Amino acid sequence: MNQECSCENCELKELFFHNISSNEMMSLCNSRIERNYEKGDYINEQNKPIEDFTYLKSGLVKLFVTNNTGKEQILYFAKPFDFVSLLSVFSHSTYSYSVMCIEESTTCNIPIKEVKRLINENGKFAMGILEKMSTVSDNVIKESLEIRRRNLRGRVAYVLLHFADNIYKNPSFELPINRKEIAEYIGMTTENVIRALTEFRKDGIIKIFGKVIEIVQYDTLKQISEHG
Amino acid sequence: MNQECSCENCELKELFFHNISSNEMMSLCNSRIERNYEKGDYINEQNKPIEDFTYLKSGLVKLFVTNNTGKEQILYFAKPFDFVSLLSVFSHSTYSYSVMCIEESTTCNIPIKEVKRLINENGKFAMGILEKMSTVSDNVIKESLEIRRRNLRGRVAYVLLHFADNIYKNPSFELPINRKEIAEYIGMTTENVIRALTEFRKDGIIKIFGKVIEIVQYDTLKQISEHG
DNA sequence: ATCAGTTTATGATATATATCAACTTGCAAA
DNA sequence: TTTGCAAGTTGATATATATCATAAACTGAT
Repeated sequence: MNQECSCENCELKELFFHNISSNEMMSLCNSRIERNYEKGDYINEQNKPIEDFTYLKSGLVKLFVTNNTGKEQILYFAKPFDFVSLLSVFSHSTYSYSVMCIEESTTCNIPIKEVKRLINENGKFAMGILEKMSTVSDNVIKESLEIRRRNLRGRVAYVLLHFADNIYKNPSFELPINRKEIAEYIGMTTENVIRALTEFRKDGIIKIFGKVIEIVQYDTLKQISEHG
Repeated sequence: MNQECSCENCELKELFFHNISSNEMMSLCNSRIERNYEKGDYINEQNKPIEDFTYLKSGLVKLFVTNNTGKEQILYFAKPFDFVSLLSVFSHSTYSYSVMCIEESTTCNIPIKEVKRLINENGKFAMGILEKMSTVSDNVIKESLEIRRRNLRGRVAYVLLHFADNIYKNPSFELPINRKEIAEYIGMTTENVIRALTEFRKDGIIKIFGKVIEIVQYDTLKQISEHG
């Protein structure tokens, strides 16, 4: 009965499930489901019941809320190794935020009950989850403060650098979102986001080919991000 | 050897330490320290090492960051039963945020090592901490989104209602912070916060006696908070 | 290839907010 | 009491951002 769990080779295993026994691993493995999503698909939807503990294996997603005026506010972009359905999972029975793919993505889903059971039984596992959750929420909060203290130009610069440095690790990249979504993320209007981008382009700081952005003068953009 | 732990009668015990044995309780009790703070005292300081797990027994505190331009941004007001040194405790070795008393306060401090040890040993305890942490970070994030989508008047109205409804549970209350701090919380200038308050006063929506605020037309203020 | 709808872009103008300056009030220390 | 400093207030003005209108560019479906 020396069964192999397909999770054994999962690169995320180390990250999430260190400190669990092979029995526990087996149990999780049996109840997990992998799901594929296209750009634009909802992974989680605000106010819907939380059923799974979801993590991102590949792709890119946005977390956002739809407020009662119908407008969307983006609070975070998550890439693999970030938790996805982590915020509010342990305090609410429904999702506080929607999660939508902005690139083709794959998730691994485990019934939240299973995860909770394991936490209750295994403190070391719980500690790993605590650390991850602390990291994610800290990042979300810190990012919102960083954005809040900047003006339009600084915010747009910040977003571009965020994608270049943290998401794609490359000064040129294809934006996975449109101008409106940038606006929803930084709390400005679409028109003004476009104007800032155009300004940067005219100043030779960036090049724009539709959704493809190339950061030409990295240091100048950094400067703008830091000091407006 | 039927020792009594003074924590036995602590009203916070139920909240934080359900599901731990009396032995574990005893151990925590022996390592805990209670501290008193005056208004203006730092409980935790940004970038200083995290040594204790701190919770607020009484009083009121503000969480804030000092950014590299020297300006302060307030991210949350915490009252008893909220965790205080919860954010970033499990992901960083130093505080990401400062915590300062805005009213005379008492904290109970437990060495963070002790808490971590207990989490590792006791999954049920860990689950309680996870739930609390999820609640707090969810609140911080949700609040920042709520503030972000409002204009000046809406933000000021929101803050007043926040103190009346959530903190003091009374339509008239003494503001524990000055106008500048309101501004740091809602991301506007002090002058404009004052102007909004004056406007509300002139419209008969609130009364102002220095730091004492009395909400006269609650529904109107609510309206302003919702729709600018 | 054409059409319709969305996204991107630009300009003119209105509105909201910040900045600067001056002044008042409150408060605590000498 | 006086003094000095921080907090609160108000007005004038500058600046930043939103709104509205229009149009070009792009995209997907027929």
